[in-house]
Amino acid sequence: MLIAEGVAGPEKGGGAGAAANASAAAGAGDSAIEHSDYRAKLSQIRQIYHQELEKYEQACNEFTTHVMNLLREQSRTRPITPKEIERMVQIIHKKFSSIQMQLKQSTCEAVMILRSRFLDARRRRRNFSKQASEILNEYFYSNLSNPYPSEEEKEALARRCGITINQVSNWFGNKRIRYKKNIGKAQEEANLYAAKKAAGASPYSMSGTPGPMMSPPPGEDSMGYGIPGMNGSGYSGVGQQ
DNA sequence: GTGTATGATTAGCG
DNA sequence: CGCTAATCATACAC
Repeated sequence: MLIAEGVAGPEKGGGAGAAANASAAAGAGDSAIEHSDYRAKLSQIRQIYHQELEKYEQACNEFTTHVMNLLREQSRTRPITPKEIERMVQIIHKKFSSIQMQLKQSTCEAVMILRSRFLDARRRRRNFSKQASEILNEYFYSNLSNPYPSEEEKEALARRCGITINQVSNWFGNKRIRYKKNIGKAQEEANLYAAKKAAGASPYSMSGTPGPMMSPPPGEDSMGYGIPGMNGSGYSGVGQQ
């Protein structure tokens, strides 16, 4: 209930955030999020939060006793009712709890920023593996006339590349745009892949193996291979759906 | 540090 | 809903 109550409100992602924070506050290992880096940072935040909290509590207690002592001393010169003392203590506690509230809030903010940073995949962009790029490019340039893989094909590509279907879609979206934007340059690539395809079928077939035997790119490029700007390319599944 | 490549997100279109 | 185009934010190369 520490952070959670502060977090529960302004979470844009839904309940997941509150849950993550709750589990973080409780110190339980959360299973939903698998980024160890994320967890490390989260626990760091939690640790700092608890440290600060403790510090404040300690300071509060110290301050309270200090004030009490002062009042006690004053009570020799003038009468001080217990009620007055209690009131003082209340005020102090109130002040400190409001400070703690602020701490809570800033911690919550930090957690949310952390979350958004890690949730926003843009910030964790990793290039696909060489093989994945090869596979995708091979498909793209083999189907230049219709570079729109069906769902089934996307799934197959995703499986082969070890990425998600969404990533495949993103990749093709980006590729199509960027190919169109710069056909001249992309033609080199097209040539290259056309040559590759012509040379050795598809040498990309392993799925999980970290192939150290990746054959190096062919030193000799194909002689003037006609650009398949519009080849009919017989290979396309053209899925049903 | 700067520039380019690239994966992901977003607005807008049909 | 999937696509395009623009844009963001990072990875990578120099």
